[in-house]
Amino acid sequence: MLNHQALVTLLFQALADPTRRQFVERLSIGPASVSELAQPTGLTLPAVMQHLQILEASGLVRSEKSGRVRMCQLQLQALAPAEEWIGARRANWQHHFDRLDAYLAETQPDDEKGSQE
Amino acid sequence: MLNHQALVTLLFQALADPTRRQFVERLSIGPASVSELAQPTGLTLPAVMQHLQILEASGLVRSEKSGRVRMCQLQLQALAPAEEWIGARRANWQHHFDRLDAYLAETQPDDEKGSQE
DNA sequence: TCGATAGTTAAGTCAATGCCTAACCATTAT
DNA sequence: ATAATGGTTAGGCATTGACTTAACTATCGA
Repeated sequence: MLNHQALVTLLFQALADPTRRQFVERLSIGPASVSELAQPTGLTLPAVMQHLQILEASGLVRSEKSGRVRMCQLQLQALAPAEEWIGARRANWQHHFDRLDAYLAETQPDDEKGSQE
Repeated sequence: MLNHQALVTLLFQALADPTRRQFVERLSIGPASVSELAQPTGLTLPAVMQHLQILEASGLVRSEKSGRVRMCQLQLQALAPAEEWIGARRANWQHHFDRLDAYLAETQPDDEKGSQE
C-alpha cells in the first residue's frame, strides 16, 4: 500500500540527493543506460543501481532491459504530486487567516499522530 | 557558502520528511509557536526543534522569540528553487532530443564529479 | 568458445537522521 | 520568591542512507 502522503515522501526523498537529481536531469533530455548514468558521476555500478531503485520506487524512472543493457526513461508525470503539494501550500497561503481556525479545530483533538504513514 | 545546487538539496531534504511537511502545512495557514507545531505530532520539543532547524536552514521557515515563546513563520518564496528545478526538467523534456547531443558533449569529458557541491 | 562488457547480488562500512531522556535557562503567573 | 511554562542543550541510541568491494550472471563480439 502506498497512500498519497507516502508517495510524496518517496518523491521528495528521491529528489533530495544531488546524484539522483543529476540522473533525472540527464534523463529529462533523453533515455540512458545505467553505465551512461554512472559515467559522469564516477560512482560504481552498484551505487548507481541503488539510486535507480529509489528513483523507480518513486515512479520517476522506469527501466527495461534489452540484451545486456538496461535503458532508463524519465516519467515526467511522476513529478506531479510534488508540484501539487507545493501548489497547495501556495493556495493555503492565499487565504491564510481564513483557514487558521478550521485547521486548528481539525488538528487540536486528541488525534496524536493522525496522518502519518 | 551555499551554491544553488546545495540549496535545492537542502530544500528537498527538508520536504522529504512527513513531520516537516506537516509543519509547513500548518505554517502555510498562519504563524505558530514551537509547542503549537509539536502538539498534533506527539513529538517531544527537542525533536521539533531539530526539524525546525532543518526547515530554517532551508530557508522555508523563519522564527523569532518574543518573551519565552518562539513564533515560526513560513517563507513561501523559499519554495521557488524547488519549483524552478522541477520546471527546468519539464522544459528539457520539451525539446528532448535537440539537447541530448549538447548535454552529452558537456558531461562526457573527464570531469568526473564535476557539478557536485 | 573465450574474453570483454553490462549489470546484479550480497555483504560490510561509515556517516547522517530522527528520535529520546535528562538537565538546564529564561519568562510569566501566583 | 516560587512554581509552572516554553524552550534549549547535551548526550545517547537505533535506523536508514550512500557508498564500497568481491563474487556472479548474462550477453555480445572476435
